[in-house]
Order: sequence, then C-alpha cells, then structure tokens
Amino acid sequence: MGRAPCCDKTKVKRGPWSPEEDAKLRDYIEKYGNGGNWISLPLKAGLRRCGKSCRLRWLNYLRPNIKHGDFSEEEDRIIFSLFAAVGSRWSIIAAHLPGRTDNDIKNYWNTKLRKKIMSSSSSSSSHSSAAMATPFLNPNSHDVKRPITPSATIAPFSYNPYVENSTTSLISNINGFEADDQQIFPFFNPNYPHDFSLEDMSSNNNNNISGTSGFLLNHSMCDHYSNHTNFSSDVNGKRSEIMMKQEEMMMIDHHIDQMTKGYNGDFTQGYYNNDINGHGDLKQMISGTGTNSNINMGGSGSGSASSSSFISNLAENKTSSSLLKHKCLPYFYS
DNA sequence: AAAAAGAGCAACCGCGGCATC
DNA sequence: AGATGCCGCGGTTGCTCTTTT
Repeated sequence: MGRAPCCDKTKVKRGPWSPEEDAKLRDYIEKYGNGGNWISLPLKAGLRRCGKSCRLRWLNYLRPNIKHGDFSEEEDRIIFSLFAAVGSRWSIIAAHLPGRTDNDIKNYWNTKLRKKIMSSSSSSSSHSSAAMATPFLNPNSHDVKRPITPSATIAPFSYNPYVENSTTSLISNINGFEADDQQIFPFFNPNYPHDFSLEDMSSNNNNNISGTSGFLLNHSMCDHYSNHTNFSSDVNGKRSEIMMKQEEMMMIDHHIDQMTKGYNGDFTQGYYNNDINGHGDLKQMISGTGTNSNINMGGSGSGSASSSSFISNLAENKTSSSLLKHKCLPYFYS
C-alpha cells in the first residue's frame, strides 16, 4: 500500500500564488510561525492550499532575506566548489550562500552554470573555475557523478581509491567522486585554480618526495604543494568545511585500507601546513594522542627538523575530533 | 506581425528519513 | 517492531516570458 496523499488534491488550489495568498501566508507565519506543522497551517491561515505548497512558497519566496536576481562571480565560484565537493546536494550548497534557496541554485545550475562548464570544457584548457570542474563530469551524460557517501554508510575500503603501479598511481576515485577515466587529479579548489593546475603539475620537476604508500599522486603534484609558499595561508583558509570533511573521510578510509593490507609502520600520508610536511599516525593525530615518536617527518619530506615537533604539537593541541580543523592539507603520494 | 523555439523559473511530485505512537 | 504522519530534499513539469525565424 502506498503512502496516503498529504491532502485532497481536488479541494486545494494549485498553481501560481496570488498576492492575496502570499499576504495571508506571510501574515500568519509572522504572527504564529508554522507551529511545527505545515499540514495544518493552511486551514488555520485561511488558505486553500496544500501544506507542502505553503512550505515551499514560504521557504523559496516569502521568507525574509531571500535574495533574488543575478548571482555574483563569487557565488558562482562557491557553487562550483561545492558542487565539486558534494554534487547536486542543493540544500548543502544553499547553506553556504546566505539568501539563496536550494531551488534557486538548482535552477541556476541547470540553466546557466552547466552550460558554462560545457562550453568551457570544449573550448579551452584554461584555469577557469568551470574548466577545473570538468574532470568531475561524465562526458557521456549531462549528469555529474554523485559523491561517494562517507564511510558512515559505505564500508571504508569498499572502493578502491587507487591502482598501484610501479611509477604512477592511477586513481579511480578522488575528492569523493568516481572518475570515468582513471587519471591523476589533485584536490580541487576552484577559488585557486592555479594551485591545482594540471599544467603546473606536469611542468614541475620533483624528485625529493617519495614514500611507501600509494594513494595518488604523481611526484610533481607533491612538489607543487611543497613549493607553494603561500599555500597554507591562502588556500587552506578558503577551503570549505565540506571539502575538508570529505578529505578527512578519504584520509581515514585510506588509512584503514592500508592497515587491512598489513601496513603497520609510520603512517605514510603527508600533511602540509605552513611549509611543513611530514608523516604520522593518522589515528593518533585525530585522537590527539600523538607523540613525537609516533608522528614524525619520515625520511623524504621537504620540511625541516622542526616540522616534526610542529606536527606532533598540532595533534596534541587539537581541541576537536577533526584534524582538518587545523587547516592541514592532506596529500597522498606514491 | 505572428508563430515557433528556447530559456527561465515557480511549483509540483514522490521518495527517504525521522519521530511518534 | 511495525505503522503512520510529517518534513525536507532532489528531480521534473509546465507556465510565462523572451528571442528567433
């Protein structure tokens, strides 16, 4: 048996709202709120509308501080960034854009931004936000792959984040997205497209970072991070909580994956913060129980001796359960 | 000027999640 | 533990306005 309809559709008005209906709804909610029950609201407010329709009208149009009209370039960048991180979860994206509704953003994406991406990807390999977002698009459809659900709902190592190879690590999953073509791709921040340029990656000459684990990336990418002196203050400061959370999930998953393969040594992910990179035990860093002996520079980073203590301090001083609250940038290398 | 096509967007629909009984 | 009801979300529809032919 299916769900009972929320209202009798033959007895409620449908279609566009009249100014009178808007006024009734606005007046009622401003006086009494929705009372925690949208279904009974129309009757109390004297409206011949379905409760769901009232809710939608209020949330998308009538409530205070709703912003209508053109989106700014800054808003575009935020949308690109968040879309890359969370996919078509419009409510999450809307939460980062004060005054914008999920419906607005969804419509804007479908009518404008998606086209912008398509045209950018076909016309150039520029560093524009749109161009940088294209690796997440499935060329065979209009859709973007949804992000991998965090490990709360998917077994942490149920996806294979990398394919080991003697010289390069190919990835099938980066930044929480499935990639149609396995390719090396860095964490993505459209606010700073230059920091993640594939061209830069390939033009850099790196031989000073090597490690024992292989998630991604090629060496030049690591070097690119390490040599970017303003990286921490500029880029990390702009990374959204959502992006950081996803990165953290990937780090944890990767760590678990490593352990299932029997790796028990120094944890071989690197963290970059204020020109520091190092190796450490991720679990201990997250739990804040790390010590200098557990979190150390490893043998191949480009930092200095002081980096080791800095990283352990980072772990010891942390106040929340999220490593990334400290604005560390994870990277993975082979 | 009129018809057709395209674009934009408000509103609807149905499903999943959650709370309550 | 299962049924029920509501909320919130994302996908889709269809109306209106604009542009093109």
